[in-house]
Amino acid sequence: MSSLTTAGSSMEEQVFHTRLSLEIGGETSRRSPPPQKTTVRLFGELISPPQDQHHGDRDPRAPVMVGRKHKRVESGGVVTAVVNGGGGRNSKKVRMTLQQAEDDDGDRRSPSDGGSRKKLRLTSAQATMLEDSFRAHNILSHGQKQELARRVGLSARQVEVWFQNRRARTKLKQTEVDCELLRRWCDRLTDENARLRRDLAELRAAPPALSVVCPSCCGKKTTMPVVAGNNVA
DNA sequence: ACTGTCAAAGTGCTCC
DNA sequence: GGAGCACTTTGACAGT
Repeated sequence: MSSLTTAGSSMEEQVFHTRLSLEIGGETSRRSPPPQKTTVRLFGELISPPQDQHHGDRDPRAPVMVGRKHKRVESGGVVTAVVNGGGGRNSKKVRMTLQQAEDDDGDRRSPSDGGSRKKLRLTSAQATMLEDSFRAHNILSHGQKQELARRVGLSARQVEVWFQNRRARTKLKQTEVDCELLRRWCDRLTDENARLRRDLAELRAAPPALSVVCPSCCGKKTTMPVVAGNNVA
């Protein structure tokens, strides 16, 4: 951030302005004023640590939540599901193949259709593959989506949703960075403004003008102000 | 047990 | 009509 200056336009500044204009004049302008999510703290402290590696630490065998079923991937592509809670009174264990589990995941389904919403938890391997793919291109063509879905072992819809959410996270993070940059920029301008006001006050408080000969005015006599302590010559 | 955070998924909108 | 986005809901999970 030290590269920010009040006079010039540093690289950082340019990037900032570019990104800000993208945010304001680009995508977001398609909608009415972007209501900030509570996680964006303008002029507040910066926020959440990077979320990118969140999935990376996840145990590949961690439960996969689908509706009210916890599914744990076992060896040989078999899934153990605990229906209706994590081993509670009404829970019952069900074994199914990974394919069955995926079929169970299905595509869009609304909570209104009886069953509760499903919650998939990606394995670290899946997350890594998606992350790698996102780094290559953050928007997928239909073919790329299908291919990636096949490789990762998810439905195309799930890959699509993951990319959508990932783009949203990237954008949110960038907004946070931009806000922080803007805050610092504002602080600097405030400081600069205070300094200029002090200078002005000093000039106004200076003693009456001193009569001197100004060389740039053909040697004519002129008046120049005397600034406290040092002459402006 | 409670709370906050994160991320998957649902919904509705706009744009092309 | 499909794709992407903003916004929202919801479940998992970690920290207290």
